[in-house]
Amino acid sequence: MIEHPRRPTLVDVAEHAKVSLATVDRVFNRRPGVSARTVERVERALAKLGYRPDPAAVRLARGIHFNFCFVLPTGSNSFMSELAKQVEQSIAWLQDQNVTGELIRVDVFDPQVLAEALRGLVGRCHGVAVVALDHPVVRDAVDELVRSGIHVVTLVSDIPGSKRHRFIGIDNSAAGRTAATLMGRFIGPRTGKIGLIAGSLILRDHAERLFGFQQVIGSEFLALAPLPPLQGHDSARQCRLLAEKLLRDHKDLVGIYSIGAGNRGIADALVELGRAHDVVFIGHELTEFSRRYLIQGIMDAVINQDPGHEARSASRVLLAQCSGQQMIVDQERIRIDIFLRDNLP
Amino acid sequence: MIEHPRRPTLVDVAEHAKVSLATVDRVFNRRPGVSARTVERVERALAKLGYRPDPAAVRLARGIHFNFCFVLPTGSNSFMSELAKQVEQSIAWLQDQNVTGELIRVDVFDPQVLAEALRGLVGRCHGVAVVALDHPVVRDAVDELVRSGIHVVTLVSDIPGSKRHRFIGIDNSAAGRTAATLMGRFIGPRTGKIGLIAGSLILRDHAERLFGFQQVIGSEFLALAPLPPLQGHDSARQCRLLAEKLLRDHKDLVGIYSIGAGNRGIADALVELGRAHDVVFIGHELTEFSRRYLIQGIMDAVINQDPGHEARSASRVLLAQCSGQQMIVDQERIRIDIFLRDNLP
DNA sequence: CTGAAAGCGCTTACAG
DNA sequence: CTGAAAGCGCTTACAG
Repeated sequence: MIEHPRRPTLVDVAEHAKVSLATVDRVFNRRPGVSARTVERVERALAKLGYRPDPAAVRLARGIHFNFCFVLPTGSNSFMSELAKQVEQSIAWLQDQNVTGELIRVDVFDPQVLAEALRGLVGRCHGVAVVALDHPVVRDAVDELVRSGIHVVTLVSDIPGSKRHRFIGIDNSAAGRTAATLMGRFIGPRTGKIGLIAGSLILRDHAERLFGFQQVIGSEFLALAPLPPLQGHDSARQCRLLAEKLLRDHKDLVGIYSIGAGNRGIADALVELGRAHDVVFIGHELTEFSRRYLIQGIMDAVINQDPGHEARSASRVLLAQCSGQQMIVDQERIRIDIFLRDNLP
Repeated sequence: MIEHPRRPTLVDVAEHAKVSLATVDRVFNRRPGVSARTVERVERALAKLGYRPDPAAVRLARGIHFNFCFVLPTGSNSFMSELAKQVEQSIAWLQDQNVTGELIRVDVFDPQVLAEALRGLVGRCHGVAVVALDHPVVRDAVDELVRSGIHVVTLVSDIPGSKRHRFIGIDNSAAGRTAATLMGRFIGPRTGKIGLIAGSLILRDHAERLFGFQQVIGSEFLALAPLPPLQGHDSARQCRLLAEKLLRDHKDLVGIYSIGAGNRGIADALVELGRAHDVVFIGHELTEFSRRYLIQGIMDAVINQDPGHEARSASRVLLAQCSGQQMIVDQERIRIDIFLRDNLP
């Protein structure tokens, strides 16, 4: 095997600059107490040799250890369960980087409870990833965490006005627009009504999807008339009742956009009333159910955010933040996935 | 900050088992020369304390260093340029993991040249990622690399019959099926012909996309008639001429599927002949051009594989292979992305 | 302002 | 078969 040139170490730089290891370390890490002359000499050597520190050695020597908390909603729609599972896997990976991780589940629909839980984290960890609720009380709690020196990222659902360092999730109005374009083009030249079933319009992500959807339908598919949005509270049972009513009340219903969870109820209603194949049904999040509906042709498209990617991204971003490294921006951008029957993973 | 329990080190295990560090190391790493009694005692301690090695310390102590080669085609369609750029970035990341990386560009369309280049790598590196050409001569070269102990992954374009350890890329027949479903549904109830322009059907990925596309059109969109596939050699100029001829010869052309590169030529032809908005145009790879065509409504959908993801994945997979670690399977699955105007990154 | 030395968690010759 | 010691590349008190 051909020998490749060894990368320069601090020792190499020290020899080159004719100073001690400690001094090179001081200069490289911008610690005080070095004469201007020495600083200059060392910096020249650093540049000349193209020194780059070995991150593993740095971590080891510094004895760095962090603790991260992942705050997820209680309750168990398929998406959140999958996210929790992926967070657990990320925590295992983090252990190898010498960071402990903890998964906490909180009733995220109750702002007070969520805020209280967040406040309880002060002094208990270095980084927090939270599936947030955009409410003043929660925003305050997030800001308090940040002020106390904790690195905070919002996960899946953002609080744009807060001091959180980063949002890890998708642009939900773009996701809504994407759903609308697919809906409009799949329906084609037909005319008719579109049913809209959200979980709760108090949730920022649902509201944004709705907004994006209506924007595109309203400007580009004028033959389609969206009905007023219904709220099924991410419950399959409630969604089923709503979908049944939609189908019965509107004989000219040509599409259903499911903005939140509860796709199962909608699929059941479509099948039961024999409308599975003439109503275009688009929803969010790839789960074992939506996957099956795509294959069966009950759903026509699924807009997805990858929970594995989101969990890993949260971990990487917090780690980069806490250890002052920079992240690979491209890698941390969460895609708005479109899945058809044909490109399922 | 609350103290979190320190993870156990080898020293902890040694104390617990009342043996030396070296012995614990021998047992943990299954090195020979330890009595059965001692092995058992140490293993109990290992298990009791739940010992997991610190990968950074291991790497440092072992003085591990690898060299990887990335073999990409010469020539410069936008996708390959972007892939090259992303590979360069991966190489920078690899440096921090103490691996040197080298980007080599070879005329990948010439099997002999590519095979020769690959053979030249024996003894010069520990891992190879290659944009492959499915040809017996190349397969042989890949197999020879593998036999010589080098870890090989194919990138973007696979050689299924070879001994390569892994393929990092998309399922191209699924990508073709995805294009077909979008084409069929976007065209809707209209009837007509579909133009097919590939780069070269000698390329496995192009052939597979074509196959998948025809499969779906032939079974589900019987009102659409795909024309015989044309070969534009990934050249914008040639593709433009082919597209112009298609549009002139077939007044009932309702769609164009661009299987390879050269979208620019097709877009120009569509615009020039005033057919940009009634012909459904679907192609591959998100570039500065295809992105613009989506926004302008000239292209209707772009099927994409993320070159950044592919470059990083190749690096991670090779590193895991070479250092005997296991990879995160989910993370290394390359998605078949669908981009519309609305979900562009 | 500068340097010698110990230490982070693991591995590797070398002795015994 | 087992252990003491040096070393990987860096950081951190501690002396001077």
